[in-house]
Amino acid sequence: MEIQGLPGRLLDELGPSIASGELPEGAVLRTEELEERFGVSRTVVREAVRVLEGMRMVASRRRVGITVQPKSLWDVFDPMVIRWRLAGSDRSAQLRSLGSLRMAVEPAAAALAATHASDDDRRELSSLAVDLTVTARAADLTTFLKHDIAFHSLVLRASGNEMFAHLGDTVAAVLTGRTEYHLMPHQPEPYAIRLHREVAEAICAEDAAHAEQAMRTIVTGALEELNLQLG
Amino acid sequence: MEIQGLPGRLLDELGPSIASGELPEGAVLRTEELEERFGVSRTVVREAVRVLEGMRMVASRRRVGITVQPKSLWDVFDPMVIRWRLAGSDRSAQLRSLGSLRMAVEPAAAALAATHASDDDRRELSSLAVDLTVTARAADLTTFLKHDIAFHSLVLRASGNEMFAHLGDTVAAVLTGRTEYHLMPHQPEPYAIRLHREVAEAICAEDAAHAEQAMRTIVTGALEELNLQLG
DNA sequence: ATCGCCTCAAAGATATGACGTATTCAAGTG
DNA sequence: CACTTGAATACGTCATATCTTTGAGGCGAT
Repeated sequence: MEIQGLPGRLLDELGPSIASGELPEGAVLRTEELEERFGVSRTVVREAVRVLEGMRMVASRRRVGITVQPKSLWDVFDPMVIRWRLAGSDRSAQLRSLGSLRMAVEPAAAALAATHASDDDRRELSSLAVDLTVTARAADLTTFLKHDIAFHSLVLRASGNEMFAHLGDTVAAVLTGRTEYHLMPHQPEPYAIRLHREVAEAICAEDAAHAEQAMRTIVTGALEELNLQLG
Repeated sequence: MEIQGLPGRLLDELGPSIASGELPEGAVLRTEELEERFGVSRTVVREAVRVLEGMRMVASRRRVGITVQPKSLWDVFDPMVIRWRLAGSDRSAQLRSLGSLRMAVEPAAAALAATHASDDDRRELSSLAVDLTVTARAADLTTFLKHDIAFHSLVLRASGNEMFAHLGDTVAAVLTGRTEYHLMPHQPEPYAIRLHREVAEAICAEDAAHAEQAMRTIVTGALEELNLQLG
């Protein structure tokens, strides 16, 4: 998934440093400095910097160096950027943004899934809804998380829209982060579980409006819960 | 905006080739071959390839070469990828995906803008609505496009959500593509113009529900028009 | 004949030194 | 004071050498 080799390791250092604000906007790095600091060659530094440049997190200019770009320019949809921000200091801002995005996208995806899902998708969705119910009752948060991710990813994928489908990983990151940082109730709410079942049933019944509505209730609830926890 | 220098030129060749399917999934390139083909050094090839790897369009493995990855892995939200696909052979698939995305995001953004927009935003929005009305009547498609882009970008930005704000460029690409490839009526429909004014007024009046509804009508119409034109 | 191990070579990964080039800053000039 | 000019600087590109990983074919044992 990640970028491999030494440039990858450099990225794993630089990316989080920038995302967390440790290297603020306007900070300047020099190639040579990075070579020494990480004990690697120019080749490696340049390749890592190019990738960061591709994400618009830095810009490299002659006679100046490598400068950190304002956050407003970053490719905020890049999975790496999202992961770095979730791990760092503006985790809550990132979670809020993602919450709004989910509110926009997931209901639409559910509606599309109701008309576009394959038979296999529908079967798996029903099965996942059952799994969710069981693991929620057992208060097994880890397994619950796994099934929750699978459920939401599947709905996004079943929508038949490639862009929605790609948000599966992003939603997975949100759900994982929410669980890791204890931003959700310790026991999944029975009401939320019922809504998941409703989404699955509506999609199986090709009832787009109902699927959309139930999904909207789920993500609205999640966003409210988040705002509650974050103040 | 783009990546500069020789690696940038390489990207402008390779990216579109891959996006258009000229280099299909599984196709293999070798570093040396690219060096010769483009008359550049290893350094340049490697940096360009790294960027493509960051977009997950290719993967580089020892003893094998640089292989084109399946489309399902690409970072479909990357602005470069979107531009390449819009310019190439699966323009219509890309426009459809983006259409659904707009349907999900823009109404939500309009609703948020109604409560989050600054006074400056509201003023500019009203002004843009007037501009749209005027240029639509004059059937000046180029200027109309410019204002249309400004309008939608502003709503997305005024939502206060950074992720929505970033979709401004994407929407701009859609609108531009739609005009360039004659996928819209030659004279903007008066009804659509009225809806834009309604969005502006609702946002100014902090009427989230109305703003959302009017925006939904706009993008629904755009998507229907698109499906009509593309069959 | 099949399986497993070993060796070799192919291709990327990294390191390094040299040179090119744009850009900034400041000294010098009118 | 404005403008020109030149030198210093840090990235950009090239060429070359060496290292590392890994796929494929060969070889032997079962």
